[in-house]
Order: sequence, then C-alpha cells, then structure tokens
Amino acid sequence: MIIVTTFNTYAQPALAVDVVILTIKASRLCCALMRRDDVSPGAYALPGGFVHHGQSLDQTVMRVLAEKVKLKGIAFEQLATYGDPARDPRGHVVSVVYLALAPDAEALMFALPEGFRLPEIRVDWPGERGGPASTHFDNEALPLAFDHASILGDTMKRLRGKIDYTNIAFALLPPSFTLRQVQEVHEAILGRPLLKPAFRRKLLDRGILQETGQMETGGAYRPATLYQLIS
Amino acid sequence: MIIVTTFNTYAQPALAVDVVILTIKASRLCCALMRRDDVSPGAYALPGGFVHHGQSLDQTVMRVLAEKVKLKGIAFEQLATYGDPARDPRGHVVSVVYLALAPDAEALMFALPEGFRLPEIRVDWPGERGGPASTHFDNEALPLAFDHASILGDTMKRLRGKIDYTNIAFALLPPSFTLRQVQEVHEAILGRPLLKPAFRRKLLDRGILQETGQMETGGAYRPATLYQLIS
DNA sequence: TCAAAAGTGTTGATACTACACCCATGG
DNA sequence: CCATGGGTGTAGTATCAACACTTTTGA
Repeated sequence: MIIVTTFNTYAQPALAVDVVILTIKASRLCCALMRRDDVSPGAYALPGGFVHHGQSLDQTVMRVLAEKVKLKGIAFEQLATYGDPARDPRGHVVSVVYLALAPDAEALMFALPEGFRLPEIRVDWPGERGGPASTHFDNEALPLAFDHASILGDTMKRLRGKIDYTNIAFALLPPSFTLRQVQEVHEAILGRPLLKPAFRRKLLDRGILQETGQMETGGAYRPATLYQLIS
Repeated sequence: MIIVTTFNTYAQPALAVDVVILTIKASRLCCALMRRDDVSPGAYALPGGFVHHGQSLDQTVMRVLAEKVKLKGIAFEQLATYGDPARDPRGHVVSVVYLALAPDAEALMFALPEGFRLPEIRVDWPGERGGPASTHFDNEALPLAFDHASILGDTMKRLRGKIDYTNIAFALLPPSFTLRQVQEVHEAILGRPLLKPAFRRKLLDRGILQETGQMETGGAYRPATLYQLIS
C-alpha cells in the first residue's frame, strides 16, 4: 500500500468511512448492518466505503448512503475515527465513523438491499460507563465484524450524552410527532423508562416545539396533539 | 496521489494527524503553533504529521509530540476529523485532530523548538454558539494556516462542553493544586469569571478530590490547601 | 494592623422527582 | 360505562446563584 504525492512519500493506511444508520423500529433502537461473509462467515458490519481523492468526507457518506442503502436526504454527523492497524484483518484501514438517523423504519427496511439486516442494539453496561454493544435480530445475536461492536458501544455512549441537550432525537421522527413518540425515542436510546410528566414539561420548556394544530389519527383512545420542531 | 493495495484501487487522500496542544500561561489558555512559511508567509499551524502504514493514530500523535515539540507522557484525546479537499492548498489531506493537554506551560515553552509560538486562544463568539477562534501573541494576531482557525473554534466549543463533567481540567494542572488553580483553568476555558463559593462546592461535591495534607508554599498571603485527584 | 486571598454560611430562586389526578376517545 | 393512553397539578427535594461574612497569612 503506497501513496505517491509531491509532499508525502510515506506508505499510508487506506481511508474509509463507516456509517451507523439508526432508526426506531417497534420502540427499539436498530442499526442497519450488512452481511460480510467475505470477512468472516455470518458476520455483519456497518456499511462503508473508501474515501476517494478529491471527495470530502460528507460526500463520501452521501455516496455510501446512496449506493449501499439507497437512502437520500437523511441527517448525519461525524462520530469518531478508528485507526488501529489490526482492526481490519485484511490490512490497515482507518475509518471515519458517521452517525445517520433515519426517521422512518419502514422506509429504511424497504430501501435496504439484499444482505442487510436491521437488528436491535443492546448495551450491557449501565448508566455512565461504556463498553461494546451487541446486536440482536429475532432474539438471536448477530456477530459483528472488525471493531464494530466497540464502535456501536461508543456511538451509544455519545448518543446518550447528547440526546438531552441537542435535537438529534427529532431526526429519528417524522416532521410531525406526538410527545409520546419523542419519549419513546429517548427511552429507546437511554434504555430505561422515563416519567411522563417530567419528560413532557422539560421538552416543552425548551421552547423548540410548536403545535401543528392537528391531532394524531388512526389510533385507538384519546388522540394526542401533533407537534413539530421550530426551525 | 495513488494508493495500491490488494483490496482498494481508488486514489485516496493523504492522512495526517494534527495536535492542538493546550496549556495555561498567565491564566490564559494558549496553544502551541508552528511557523509555516512554506504554506503561507508568516502563517502558523498546528503541529502534525502523516499517519504511517501500520501505525495507530495514537502512535502517530505520540510521534508528533516527541518529534515536533519534544514532549512525552502528556494526556491526549481525539477531537474530530477534517476532510475537505480544499483545506490544504497543496493537495487533499484528511486530518484527524487530537487535543493534548500540557500541565506545565514553563516546561512546554522550554521544550518547544525554534519556530514555535505559544499564543493565547481567543473566541469572539459568546456562550453556546460556535465559530472560528483566533490566536494572539503579545497582543498581535497570529494568522492561522489551513482550516486551523475553524479547528481551534471547534476545539474550544468541545472543551467548554466537556469541562463541567469530565476531568480534563486537571490534565492542565500539576499533580497537586489549589482550588483557585482549578477555577483559573475553568475561567480560562469558559472565558468568563466564576463565583468562588459555588465553584468550590460543586467541585468538592463531585468527590473526585482529596486533600494532600500539604499547603501551598511561596505565595504571599494565606496559603491554600493542596488537593489531588483520587484515581 | 492592613491588604489580599482562603474558605464558610445563608437565603431566595429554580429545577427536578415522584405521585396523584383529571380528560378524551373507541368500543 | 370501562379501559387506555393523553395531559395537568402539586408537594417535597436537590441544586444553584449571589452575596455577606470570617479566617489566615506576609509585609
């Protein structure tokens, strides 16, 4: 693996982008994973792709989302970069990991090509600690390739730390939503139940929501008011 | 610029590591910068180096710290990765940026080779917002090369967000320190004065400090008790 | 004895937790 | 009328900002 440039003659690792695509499916936090028998039989991995010369990291993420999972126009942000030479058995690959949030699990499942699964993410570690995460599909553990279990663990920790004071939760919801839906997203990410009154008030007090004037339809029992983000 | 591997035949950008080395000098937050006349006359930039094949990012950071600024054994952590193709006029270079914290500004100044400066970092944006930062040495602005003004701005935002609930402030202090010194570090990073009683109590209530039994020496006026981190 | 910094006490305001309760709708 | 989830009220507690105050040292 050799790089030739006018100002850098060192052999360099390859550079890739991996994308953690999250969505809420049946009140569970799930992640799009791709079967990678070429690396290890039965193993699953985050979708990713190499960074081409002259293309930005954001462009590479959009390329991966478009090519691998047929998705366009969803929100994403950078998480961290992993560069251990042993993380990929095939050679030294440095991966910049991005988080992408899909608001519609049904649409995502429909868009995913053959070989993809949308398993639930579970963390065994409590509260403030960290550690690797595991993925389960139909109550069966999906083995993760490379260092992706560790990456998913870091992702969960970051999500849990940011969800209270950023708007990332709303990227997992449709444009208009009920407060209960927002609470479900928070509960799925934090992995514990929250008290309804406290959650409602804290959310409304942030002043980032406004009523759409519409009400939830189709549900049984009392319809909830629909809110949207003020932008 | 061409990469040749068994599994990746795309032309790729070069991969580098840049290090934001911070210290507290005269109650101001300062950053080690290197004169880079080769890029733009009179411009300064973060010290950095290319990532060699087979070396981890952490190893690369340690190499940069040892070679460029003659520093060993200081704490560092990853910040973010910048990959815009236009960020380096000489070619496409993706930089993984690290934050390193030096506890002793005097030792750092002594260690820095010719061509380095240790200017103060200033942010023009208030509170929660973000934006680029600028650097000033002897009340004179130092022009920053590449996208390093923007990187320093992001760094400051991250620092301000993390300082309240992590122990990064202590990496800018010697092993034993007074509460006033901790407050000075927080004030330098947050850019605003803090109330002494509230700060003391919040800090002591975290339960991460213990008295060393020793007192500050050499200072005029009443000596403060020295604390150390419980680990 | 004074200046300066270390360190403590107190009070009012705010935010959060936990629980109880009422409201609206489909069946 | 009942079950179910939407939505509100309230009391006790913890947290925090702001200020006043006492203590300890060197000069």
